[in-house]
Amino acid sequence: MGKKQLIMERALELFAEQGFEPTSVQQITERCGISKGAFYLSFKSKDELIVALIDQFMSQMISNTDYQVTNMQNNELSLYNFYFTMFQASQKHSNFAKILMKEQSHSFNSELVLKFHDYDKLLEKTILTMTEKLFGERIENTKYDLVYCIKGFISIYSELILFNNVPVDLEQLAQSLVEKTNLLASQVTIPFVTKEIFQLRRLSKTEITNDQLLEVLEQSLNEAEEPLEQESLSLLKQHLLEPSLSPALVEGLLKNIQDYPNCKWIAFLLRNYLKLNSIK
Amino acid sequence: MGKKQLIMERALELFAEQGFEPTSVQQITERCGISKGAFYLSFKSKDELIVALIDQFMSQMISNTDYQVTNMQNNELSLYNFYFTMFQASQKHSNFAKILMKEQSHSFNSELVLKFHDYDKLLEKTILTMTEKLFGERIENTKYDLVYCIKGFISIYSELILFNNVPVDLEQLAQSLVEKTNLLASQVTIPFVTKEIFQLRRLSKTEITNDQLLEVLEQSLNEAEEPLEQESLSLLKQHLLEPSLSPALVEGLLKNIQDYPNCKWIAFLLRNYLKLNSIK
DNA sequence: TTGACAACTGACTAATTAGTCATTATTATA
DNA sequence: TATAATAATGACTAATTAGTCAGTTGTCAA
Repeated sequence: MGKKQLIMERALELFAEQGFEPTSVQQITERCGISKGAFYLSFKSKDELIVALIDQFMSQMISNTDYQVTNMQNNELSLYNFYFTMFQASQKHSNFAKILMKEQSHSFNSELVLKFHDYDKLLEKTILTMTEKLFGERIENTKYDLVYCIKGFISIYSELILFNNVPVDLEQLAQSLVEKTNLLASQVTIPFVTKEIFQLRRLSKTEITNDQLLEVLEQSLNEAEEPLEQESLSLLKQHLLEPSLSPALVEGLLKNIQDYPNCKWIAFLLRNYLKLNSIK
Repeated sequence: MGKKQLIMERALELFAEQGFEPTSVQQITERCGISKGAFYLSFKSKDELIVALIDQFMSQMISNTDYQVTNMQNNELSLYNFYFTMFQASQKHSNFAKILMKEQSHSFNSELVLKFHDYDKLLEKTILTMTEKLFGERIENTKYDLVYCIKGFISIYSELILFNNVPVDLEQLAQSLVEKTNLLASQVTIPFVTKEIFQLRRLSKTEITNDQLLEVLEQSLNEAEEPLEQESLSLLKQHLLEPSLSPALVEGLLKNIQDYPNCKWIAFLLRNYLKLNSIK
């Protein structure tokens, strides 16, 4: 295991126990059994480590969820699967999930807050898309409330699971939330969250630029090992520099890369970016 | 205004902006326009200030809510009033509410965590009492889930109100949540949060004692029917009173009982307890 | 065996923190 | 006004922090 990976894993444990601020670089290096200097060979600063951790987990989580929702068949299992994988992920990555719950609205580091907020918005958008797919126009007036209720369910039950050593039957949990969600979707009549409120939240939208996209793509390209992966990324890069491929070809290339762990994020970003720009 | 009050007000602002840890006593005294020494005339330590703030607001909030619930007439307005006053309070004391959301699961100060947890338990109990009053035995199986859903609603809509400068119609919000709550109360059939999970929550943070464990064991023993079940429980009881069995024997006994429905709980508790104590 | 290079170390700096205390200012009382 | 009591100050300590860097160790090719 590389030093960088070792540091990230041990730091994650400490952050989950204590939070970012109260965890010192000293503590991290002690738990790793390395010196302080060695830490700064892997990361420029403590903040860079934190950002790296957040990016690693959030991008994975968001892109997984989004892919799941995008390819969702509208059937009885869809919602169940959504909840199940959601809680399964937060159980699997419980250390990170704990940090999320603890630090998500902290403002001692404004770059961090923006990051959390951006990821939260992405998740919110994914949930909105899901509710639209599942329940369609029937819930036009109440869909934003439904999104918030789903977020509330996830938040409060995650807390229950993460912070209390309770033996958990995730299938039962998912089932019970599906029932609740369906009830609310089909019978709620009084809305509170309007489209305006919902959109106001996302005003500070930091739209991703072509250059930023290229940067992420370049990084994935460097990490790529398989020929198919490399070739697809390379073609997508050319398309990004000068659009030339038809939508179907692009979609095919995205499908090629999206199952490689280190390509999930760029696949998600590209899909969003290209969809957005084709609408313009 | 007394010094103590001044300090508490200004500190509250800073804590809401930055959190407890990153706010220094220096900053607080500067914003108050007093010296550092003066601070320590009013409070023995920074922690004492934090505890004072928490106690002041939480006790007020909890006792208000509890009074409201205790004197609740079971009518259509009860639930509405509950939600309305809840959000009204969090809007009025928005600084403190923000701190609550930010710090509630922080563990850098264990006294604080216990405090938050204690107050949270009190609120949970109040909400449980309310649901029992409002919906009675109809929701016996699902009432703990209802409590969690209500907590989820409060949490996620509070966040929306507090952290996004959104103009809010509290009456509309309360109405919409009343509708949702009534729907869930009357039609949900699949429970997730069992009585056991609900009660475990109250044990986990503060370590379970030998006596509490014996109590639960005794209860399972009374309900036991099979000889194997009875004998195993009985042996485990003796081991609990005076440790004498080797780990392998204990594990075997636990395996004996863990599949009887009414022993699952005590098996889980015992395993946790014994593992914890053997590590020491 | 030697030399070159990268990986690593931990004592160090400079900044910040909570909390202290000798000193000074203010106020109340006689 | 004089004295005592109280309130307030801010320079100070001791501890902790993130981050640095001169020096040590390990590795591998010639």
